[in-house]
Amino acid sequence: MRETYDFAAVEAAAQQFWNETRAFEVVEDAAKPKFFCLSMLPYPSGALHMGHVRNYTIGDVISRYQRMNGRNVLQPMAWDAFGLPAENAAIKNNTAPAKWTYANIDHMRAQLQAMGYAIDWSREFATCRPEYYVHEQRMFVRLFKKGLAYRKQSVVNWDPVDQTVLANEQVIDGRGWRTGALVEKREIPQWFLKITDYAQELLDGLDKLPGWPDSVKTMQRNWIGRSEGLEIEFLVEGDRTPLRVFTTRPDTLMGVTFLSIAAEHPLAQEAARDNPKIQKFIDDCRHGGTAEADIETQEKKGIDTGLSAIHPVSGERLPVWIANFVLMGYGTGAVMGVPGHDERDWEFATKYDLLIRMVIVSDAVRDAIVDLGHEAEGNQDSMSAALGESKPLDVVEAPGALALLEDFERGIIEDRAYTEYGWLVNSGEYDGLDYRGAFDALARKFEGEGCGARRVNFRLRDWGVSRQRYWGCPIPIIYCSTCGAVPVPEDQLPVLLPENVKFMGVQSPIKADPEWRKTTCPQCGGAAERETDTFDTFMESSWYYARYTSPGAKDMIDARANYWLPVDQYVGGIEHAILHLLYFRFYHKLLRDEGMVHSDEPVTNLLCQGMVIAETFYRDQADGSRQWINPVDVEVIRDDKARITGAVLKADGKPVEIGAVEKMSKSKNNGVDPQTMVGKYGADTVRLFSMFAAPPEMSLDWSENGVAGMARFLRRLWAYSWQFCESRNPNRMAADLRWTAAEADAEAKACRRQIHELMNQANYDYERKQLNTVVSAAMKILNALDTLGTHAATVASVSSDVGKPKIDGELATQQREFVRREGLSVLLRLLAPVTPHVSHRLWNELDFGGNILDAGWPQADPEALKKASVTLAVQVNGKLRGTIEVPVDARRDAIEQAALANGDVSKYVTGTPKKIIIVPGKIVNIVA
RNA sequence: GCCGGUGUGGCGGAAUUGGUAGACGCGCUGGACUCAAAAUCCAGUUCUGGCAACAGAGUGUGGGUUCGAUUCCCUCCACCGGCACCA
Repeated sequence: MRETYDFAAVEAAAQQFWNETRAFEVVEDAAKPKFFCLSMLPYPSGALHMGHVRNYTIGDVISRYQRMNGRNVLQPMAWDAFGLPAENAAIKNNTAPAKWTYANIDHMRAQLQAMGYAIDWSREFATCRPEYYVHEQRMFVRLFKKGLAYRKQSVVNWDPVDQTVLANEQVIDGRGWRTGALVEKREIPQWFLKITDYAQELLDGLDKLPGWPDSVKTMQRNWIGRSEGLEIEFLVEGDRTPLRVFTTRPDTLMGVTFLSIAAEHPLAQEAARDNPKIQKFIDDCRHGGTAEADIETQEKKGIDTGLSAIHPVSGERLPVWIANFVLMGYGTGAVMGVPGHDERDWEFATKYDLLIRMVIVSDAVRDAIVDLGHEAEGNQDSMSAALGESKPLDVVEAPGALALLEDFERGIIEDRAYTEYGWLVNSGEYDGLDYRGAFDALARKFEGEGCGARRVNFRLRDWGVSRQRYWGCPIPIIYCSTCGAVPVPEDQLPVLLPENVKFMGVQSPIKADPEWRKTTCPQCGGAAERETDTFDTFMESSWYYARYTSPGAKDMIDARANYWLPVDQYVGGIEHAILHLLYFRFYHKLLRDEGMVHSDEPVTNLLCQGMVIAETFYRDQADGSRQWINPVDVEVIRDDKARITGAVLKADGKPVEIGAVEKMSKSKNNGVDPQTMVGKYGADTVRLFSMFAAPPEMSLDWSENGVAGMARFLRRLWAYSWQFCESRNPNRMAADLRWTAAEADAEAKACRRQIHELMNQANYDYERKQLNTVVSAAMKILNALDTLGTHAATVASVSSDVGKPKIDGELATQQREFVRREGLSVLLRLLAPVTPHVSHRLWNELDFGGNILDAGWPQADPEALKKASVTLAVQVNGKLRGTIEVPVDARRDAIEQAALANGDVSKYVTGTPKKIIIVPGKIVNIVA
């Protein structure tokens, strides 16, 4: 009995079947190869958005594909439940963060389940539960005892009105987002994890991750930022503590004309003591946020301290400046200024009229100097005189060399710093050395004198894990006036975060509550106070993957972890390329060093999906503000060539302005609610569109017309399958068909080959995770099946079969039915990972037997792919002029002859061709 | 500012990795069906010139390598992601 496609019923029934059979609950099975497919866990923000749908559909497609290929697949889900938005909601709505969070989780879980993801829900957890974070606290205590966790002063954004620390996100144009007050930098003590101890290993490990995108590996490499250089000591006049600076360019040392120090540097503080101007400058440096982008883009400013440092080679007195771009927290808080050979120093020196000295020149300039001024070595004036008016040819021809030489002659650098490597000049005994030579010579000198050393420096900084917020995991430390910072003993863990709290203003309830912090010192038993800061939420998301493997484990994880780990496939947004993924890798190494896991890296294959974007529409309001209108409420107007000419609001039919295509967001009101779409089209259609509209790594442009197109395809698939069900003849199901050349029906054979070729393409694309072309292959298969037995099929059939006899009667009918049946079984299995519900139903309806989840993956039949002839494109001088049909085994001369004999080709070839290039199976290019 | 990425018809994208640019889908145009509309089906659809056959141009810009470049190299432009307390 034929049915219409009722997606809601189909999806409910399939989901019920999976639930009842516990289809996705897995246990360790040594007999089967495992596959751990992990998607980044969601923050329970309130409702599922399209970004989630995309992320989890990609993960689900990969999971289901791997399962159909015989793997024991674990696909889990959890909630990254601590975080700032819960506190904001609490302040806004007067609800406790816990209550808000749990309600969101319940709602979003139901939304995820409606998508039909093959998730093992028995392993679900929320990171805000004590049974989860107790392990995190325990781990922190262990790291503390190992010396991998420590406390130091560190800079935060301070809102002077709210008297609170702000996240970078909460600083807008240097002001607090709620108060509008100018934000200040403030130093407070905070906890850090020594990720820098693992910097080299984190860097080296990237080379062992072939399954990670190069872009992510490059970003991580640059973030870790390993550099080799020299740490050099500059004495400061007046018997003060010497300044230590690190430089990767010791070859430019003789070009140092000043030193810069951070505003918080002790020397700066000293200089300000009786100088109000310097004090004011230092105070001004406190304004603005701590974000690197802000610091790097702000105007470079400085002030002279009046102090002098001594150049370690020349003994020259160098002015010491305070500069707003030097940061106390990173490195030594002091840098050497080489304006001749550093872009930023050049700008600074030009602005403040500091000396610019040229000490490095290019190859061409050096050659000129050596040739013409050898005897005048080291003497600027006589060398310039020796060069005179005549410029050597090398210099004139080499790009930029002439300007450089002229600068050299004048002894100034006019337009910009010369930052390339080159040869030393004006450097006394180091003249004529190159970078390496100068590096080694200076390193030996300073190491000998004890005022400098070779050093490897990392840009990577230790991980600050303290947050001055309530809704996070409490840091398990007790402060005792006699014993200092003492970790909470193991048997007193977890330190519980109270969930039933009231927000008074913006203050953390556990900081506001005088009772919560009161405790006794575990060491001396005296009165003591708890740490009221909580952990960075990256702490929870750094080990959640491991917890999935060991539900209910007494410790963080147990032996089961080593069956499942490392993760075989990780799927998540590219915005996590650096921070999350670096902490994640670091934490895995911490787990390894605790003996909990045996692998070095947590993830073998990484896929970073792009954003979901959509058109924006708006109306300018009378008060100058912009009213953003959701795309769902807008109708786009096009001309008869399909170009967009405008848009109107469906409600009033009046025009709206068209904005940019942007990431779906609340602020632009261009978010499309997945639940609405699922209600209207079904989960399979939404999943299908998410996979089809763009390759996983690229941004996905949401289009409801596109979604409607996917619904159309599924309806066609449904109708075709039912039609086949009705028309098939059970007596024709024998598989021992004769497919010999003489007896094969040309159309059936061509169609079968097309299907097997498409199957090959789809399998290739599944392996490389280009899922949009998997869907397109499936559509092509349905198109091919649809035209089998119609006039169009003869046209579409591949040329090599055209001349073959067309057989009639029972055998041809049998063959066509065989191709249809086989084609459908291939098509349903190719689609099963993407549209699991409809595939499940049709698989059963067509009696293919068993459960499609375990039906095995289709492989192309080499017999079906065999061809007698191929079509070659023929070019003349690289321009396509015609095509020829040749037997697959045609010899070179036969191909040449056929190409030249072709009428479309020959009219462009006059005389004997100079050269004929033949690429087998593809192209012939005649160079005339 | 620094690091990473992207750029192809009206739109999303494809091109099995140097070999017939525009597959597949959307949109649009025309037709069939219908009293009509929707749905469905059929045909067409890169641009320019031409009734057509056909010719020329064409993958962000400018250059280079090659018999041949969307693909490799250099330059520039635009947009997106990250920048350590959003997650």
